[in-house]
Amino acid sequence: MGRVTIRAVAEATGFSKTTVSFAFNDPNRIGKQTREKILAVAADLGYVPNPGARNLSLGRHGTIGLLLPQNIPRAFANPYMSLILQGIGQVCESEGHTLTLIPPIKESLLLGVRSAAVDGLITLGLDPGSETVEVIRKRHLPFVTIDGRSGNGFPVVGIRDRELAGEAMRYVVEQGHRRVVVVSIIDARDFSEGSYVRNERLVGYQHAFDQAVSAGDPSAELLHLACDATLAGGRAVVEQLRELKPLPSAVLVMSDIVAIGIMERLFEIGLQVPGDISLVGFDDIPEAGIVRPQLTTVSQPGEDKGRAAAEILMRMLRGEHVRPETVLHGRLLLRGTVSRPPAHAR
Amino acid sequence: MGRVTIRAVAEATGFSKTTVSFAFNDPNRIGKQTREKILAVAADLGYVPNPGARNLSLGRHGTIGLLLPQNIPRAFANPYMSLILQGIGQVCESEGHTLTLIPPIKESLLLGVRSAAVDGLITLGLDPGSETVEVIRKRHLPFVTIDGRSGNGFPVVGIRDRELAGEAMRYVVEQGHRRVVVVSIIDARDFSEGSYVRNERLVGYQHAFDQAVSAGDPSAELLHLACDATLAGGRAVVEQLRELKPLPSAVLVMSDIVAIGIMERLFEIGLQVPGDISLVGFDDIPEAGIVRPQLTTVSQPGEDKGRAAAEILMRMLRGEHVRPETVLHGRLLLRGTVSRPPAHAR
DNA sequence: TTGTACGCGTTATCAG
DNA sequence: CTGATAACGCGTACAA
Repeated sequence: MGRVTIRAVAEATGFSKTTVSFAFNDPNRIGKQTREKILAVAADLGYVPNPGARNLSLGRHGTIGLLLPQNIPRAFANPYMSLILQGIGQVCESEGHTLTLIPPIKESLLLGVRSAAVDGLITLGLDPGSETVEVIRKRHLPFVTIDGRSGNGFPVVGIRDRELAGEAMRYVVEQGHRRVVVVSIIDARDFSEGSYVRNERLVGYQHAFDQAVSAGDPSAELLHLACDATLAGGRAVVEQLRELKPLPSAVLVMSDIVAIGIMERLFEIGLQVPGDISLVGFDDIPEAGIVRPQLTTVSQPGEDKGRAAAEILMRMLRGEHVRPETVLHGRLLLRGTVSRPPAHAR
Repeated sequence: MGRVTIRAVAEATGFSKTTVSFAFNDPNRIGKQTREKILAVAADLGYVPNPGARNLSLGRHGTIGLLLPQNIPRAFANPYMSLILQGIGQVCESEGHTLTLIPPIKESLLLGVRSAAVDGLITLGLDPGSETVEVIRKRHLPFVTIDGRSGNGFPVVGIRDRELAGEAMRYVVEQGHRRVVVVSIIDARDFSEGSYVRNERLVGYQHAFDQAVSAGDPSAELLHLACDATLAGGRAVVEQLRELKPLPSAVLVMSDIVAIGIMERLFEIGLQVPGDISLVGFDDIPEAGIVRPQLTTVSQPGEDKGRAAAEILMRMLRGEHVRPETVLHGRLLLRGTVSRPPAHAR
């Protein structure tokens, strides 16, 4: 037995498709007798409207898309993504929408954007000039960018990455650290577009370091490493860290999950945090509060970001006007992974 | 300027809609000249096929649905859900599918299932007899259940919850614990269907306790508490725990994230783990390995569960035969949160 | 090699 | 006031 279509119900009742549709969607437009008969027969046959056809007809899908810069396993290996998801989910809940995760297909965002049946998109760090944005435009899809550069006329949601990175760096230098490593996160290969936030933070770190360290201090050095935004990535980067001679006394990381991986691995090889190496993360994921010592980090509101983006998107779907830029509040959260450098490093 | 439809391209080129469609989807069926002209004009107009219409016509959506028993924020407050998601995501990646998260709408799963434009569903702990399953059937949607009871003819993926819970309990009793608390997790209000796994584990705990404790031991007692499957839920349940006199010496928890919340809070009120209270979790999320002491837990393969479910679903979509039941491997993972009971509790 | 017609559900518009 | 016709968007079996 195949699917029961509206046509089958129409034939079984003797009414037209229109009338059957009205029985469900605009009950007052038909007679009571008619409606009841149709509903009874429909229930009897087990009629469920084909959602695809329904969506096509209505011109809406009841779902919004989250365009991921990486595949799902990699993206969600970072708990910070889960926070953003939770924020978006709050709005989905209240608006009765589902959420479609759109990973790159064959390493390309384009296919997903072309073929996703969604009412709008939330993107992560999408560059205004990319071809992907071009397609989104052609499809007349409203979209919001989280952590991306503004300037394409579509709204962005973010924090002051540059300033916050600078704040973290100033704090570390003030504690006496002069040999500092920044660990940034590797963007997906196909996603050169995703580097805006990383660049902002790098500039912030570098600038603050240059400002805070006395000019010409020969011992001062700012180094740069990168790894995947995962626990394993953090653990792996320690192998590069320990190669550095002399060992840096402070490490600033662009992602908490990486910082935690680093801390784990440092413990394993017998180094203390913050005794031997001070550590500053970025994000303030829940995990940063459950490790010991608790992670000093740049706290940014992941859930709020997601919620703000989703709310803006919903407003766009209703045709309301939205602010082009939403800057949320972040702050340096002092906890237990930064101390003065060890004696030999001063 | 409105959307560019296939019709617009047909009119602009002078060919029919069919021919335009062939230019994209079956290039060899039309002349080279024709194709090139059509492609040029289409590119010029900025034609992007309407995905909704395309999906309707093809009878497939290129997305699978994950039916969540709770709203997105609550579901993903537990990192274990993220593991399942990552497993599913691996398959989405390789099959070029997107993933639609379907939370309950107005506390009801039914609406989501009726209106989701998906090729198939993965459900979490859905009861075979529920009305939701009825609708899934009517829609002829293939689906797979993770952590649910088998018996509706649709495949299930799970572990031996009962046996594993029993194993954890036996271990704890063997360590000398006689006053034990089980902390289970509260199902979503509207999702009475979700309790299968919880019941299985409860039976396993209880049975093993009864077997392992000498009959008639008056000091032996197994108590039962419940909370949300979140860090906050774990922290909150400690307030109930500390009311118990005498204090239990061991707590078995159905979720790692809850166990970690409990451990956090116990530390705050000055109790040691495992010195004062031994703790066993369930799941083996990454966080269980980063807390100190590391959490003793029942390890179950969340990623594998997600991947297995998604692979089975893909096979169903291809019309291939699938095994009705997939039982994955779990094991008791001994780490640092269980010791012998403190002297006063022996 | 190209075009006609159909299927899905909704709704503007028209007929009774 | 009640109910029906036709169009929307796309892909494709079938006809020409």
